Amino acid sequence: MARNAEKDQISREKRLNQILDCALEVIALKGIGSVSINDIAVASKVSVGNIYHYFKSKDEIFDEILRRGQTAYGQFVSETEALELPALDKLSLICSGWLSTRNHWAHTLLIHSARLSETSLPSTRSQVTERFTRNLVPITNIIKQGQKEETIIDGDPLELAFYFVSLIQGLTLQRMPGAEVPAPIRVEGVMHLLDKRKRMD
Amino acid sequence: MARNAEKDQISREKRLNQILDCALEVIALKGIGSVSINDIAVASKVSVGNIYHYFKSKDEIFDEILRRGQTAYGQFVSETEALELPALDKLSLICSGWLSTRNHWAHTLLIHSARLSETSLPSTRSQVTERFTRNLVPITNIIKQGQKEETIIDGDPLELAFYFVSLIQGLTLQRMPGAEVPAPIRVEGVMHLLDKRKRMD
Amino acid sequence: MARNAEKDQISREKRLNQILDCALEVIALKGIGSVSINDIAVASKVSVGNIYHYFKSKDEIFDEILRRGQTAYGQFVSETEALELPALDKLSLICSGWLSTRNHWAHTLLIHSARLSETSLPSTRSQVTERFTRNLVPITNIIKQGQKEETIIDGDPLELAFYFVSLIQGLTLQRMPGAEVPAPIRVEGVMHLLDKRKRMD
Amino acid sequence: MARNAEKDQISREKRLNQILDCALEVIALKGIGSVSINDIAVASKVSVGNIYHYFKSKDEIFDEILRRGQTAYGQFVSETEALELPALDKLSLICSGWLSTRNHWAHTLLIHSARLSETSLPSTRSQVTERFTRNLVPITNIIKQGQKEETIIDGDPLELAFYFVSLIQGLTLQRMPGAEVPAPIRVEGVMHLLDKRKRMD
DNA sequence: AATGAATGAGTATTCATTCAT
DNA sequence: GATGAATGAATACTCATTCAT
Repeated sequence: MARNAEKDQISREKRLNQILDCALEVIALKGIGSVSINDIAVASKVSVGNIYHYFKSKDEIFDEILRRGQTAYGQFVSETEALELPALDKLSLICSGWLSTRNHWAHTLLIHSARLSETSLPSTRSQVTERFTRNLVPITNIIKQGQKEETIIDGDPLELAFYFVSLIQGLTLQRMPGAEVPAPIRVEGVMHLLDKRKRMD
Repeated sequence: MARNAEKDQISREKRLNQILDCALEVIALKGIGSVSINDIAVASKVSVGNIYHYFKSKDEIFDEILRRGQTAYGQFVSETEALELPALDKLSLICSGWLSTRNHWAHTLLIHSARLSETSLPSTRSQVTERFTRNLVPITNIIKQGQKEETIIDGDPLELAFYFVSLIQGLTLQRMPGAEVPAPIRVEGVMHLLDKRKRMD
Repeated sequence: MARNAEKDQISREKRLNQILDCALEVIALKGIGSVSINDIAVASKVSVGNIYHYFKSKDEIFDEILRRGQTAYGQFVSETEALELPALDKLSLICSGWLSTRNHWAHTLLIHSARLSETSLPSTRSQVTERFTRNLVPITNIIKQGQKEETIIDGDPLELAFYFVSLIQGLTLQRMPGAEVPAPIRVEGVMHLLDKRKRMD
Repeated sequence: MARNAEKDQISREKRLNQILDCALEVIALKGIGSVSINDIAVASKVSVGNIYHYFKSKDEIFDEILRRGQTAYGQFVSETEALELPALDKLSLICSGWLSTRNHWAHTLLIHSARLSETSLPSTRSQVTERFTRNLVPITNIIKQGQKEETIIDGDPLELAFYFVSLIQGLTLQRMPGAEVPAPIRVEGVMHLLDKRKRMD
């Protein structure tokens, strides 16, 4: 063994991140449908062949980006739920966090593409949907809290959570570069839709 | 001259519709990314070569589907605006019309794909966005009406219209076949978010 | 219909033969392992893309060559069995027919490759073996006839037929270009092995 | 100097054998066409890079396997020739030795592949054929002996030897896994073809 | 010597578009 | 207009070989 196993592991991890980060960047730039392995190779400065050292296929790259994205988002949402804050503030944090983060629409696209494409394995699709559903739970809980605090409008909390997330995703898709719809997207505006108190003015 | 120009024109129009309708059908079935000209040819029972008598390119087909879809939707929204009804009822009509119509998510996908893909001409993209923006106007007007009637929550009407449409589109994307998120989508639920009176219960 | 369906069918058949014949030629020249679709395209003067108009995959081409080869051989063997001749003469005909026909070793290679390669579908493999086995029957019958005529040595006729064919195939493989083993291959020599009368000299 | 050159040499020899043995194993398992350097590396537990310390190229590995196989077979045949036995018994030994040894069909395949493939150097091909021809000599001698003993049928001894080996190789190829032709392969059956006495029954 | 990451040329296959009939 | 054969560029993936450590 002339090599250092630990160092190898670290450099492997680095390369993985390098490829995934650059791939996401390229997807964000060119759209998922027209990203080729070559694009990813060029962007990440890793040779085409070497990419296949780290990933079995292009789809595996997409899957992994998705998995990481959804997992990170899930963690963020869970942590936010656990904060000692009014429900509306928690949702505001989530909303602004999502809308302000660059590349979130690339993730959103990936989610929808993965669910859609005939080619992606059924296992991929069901995993994406499962993670999506799981990530709905903390938001549902926050909405329950808000309803107790009488700051969030009535209704099935799961349904409201679903609408909340769908709205944010819908807005995210509108933010695609080159699609400048001349209408504002503001966190307070979105929160307003759920805010019970505002209605009594 | 056994042929007459008018008849030719009619038959041409029929063929166009035949191709476009079937193309949309196939997109709805297979997803936009994996629809080939051959798929469209088979589905519409028009030979591959003949399709190019009616359309310059595959992209032109997509553009035309989009144009027709957005135009039809714009007309529907305008007509709904003109009805003698409370604002909330108008929005309900629009919402249920959209959510109940099969293939609307194929349209939604097309809109987002068109805006996105590098390959699609800038002209296509700007036209799509322009039509989208124009179709926002009647909804904005309905919301203004609702605010006067004190049935719709306060806020910039254009912004609210934008949220309304984005939410509906976001929900539409969730309805993709094979993406069964276990949460309900109900017209009244959506309307609830805009309903001012509900807040005072 | 501006086209002539019958003519289309004929030209299709021509192209199929053209591709298959040239493919066999190239296999005979370069060996099955190193024949690319491009080689076949160049040899048959059909564009790469167009080859896929006629065949689903490279393997399908190989399968079809094999099928035709084995079928033709089977017919030849059956017809030979039906002749009004002494058994030894029939076997001589078969032996010389096989050994004198150019490209037979390419077929032999294909048979063995098909049986072997991991990639070829199990169905392919079993079909090849099944046709091989079926083609053994007429030879077995001829050997039975010869044993009745007391011109062919004793023993299980099927086993002898199997040896006869294996020997011919083995010799065929030795005839590969560039493998000039300095030993003769003669029909009478092969027949000698089965000839009962010769032993009593 | 803790290391000693002799020990190194032994270890080098061991590694060589390790690689060659495992490579043959893999060829026998996967077929020659689909064996990659990586397969060999995994099977022999030697890293890809390290294999290139021992062999200049993949082809050199194949060449060496062949050389060793043919040399070992040549030795076996020579030793058998030298035994004090009737000719028929000697041939029986050779026949059963070949047919009973696992992996012999992998060798046979290698022989034919080497002779065949355009890629293999002409030098390789001529060496293979030369060794093949040389190995024919002892068998030719045994046949001469048998003809003197009046137990083997008449005919050019070299020609008969060639047929004998070709038959055995042909039968070997039929024994490929997954090619179960429902016909027996028996040493006595094969010997029967050469046995002069049997004919007089 | 030993490792496995890196490279890049090569391969089968797809598909929008054109063309001859 | 209508057909489907023909084209060739593009793409994902493989693999023998080299290189840095």
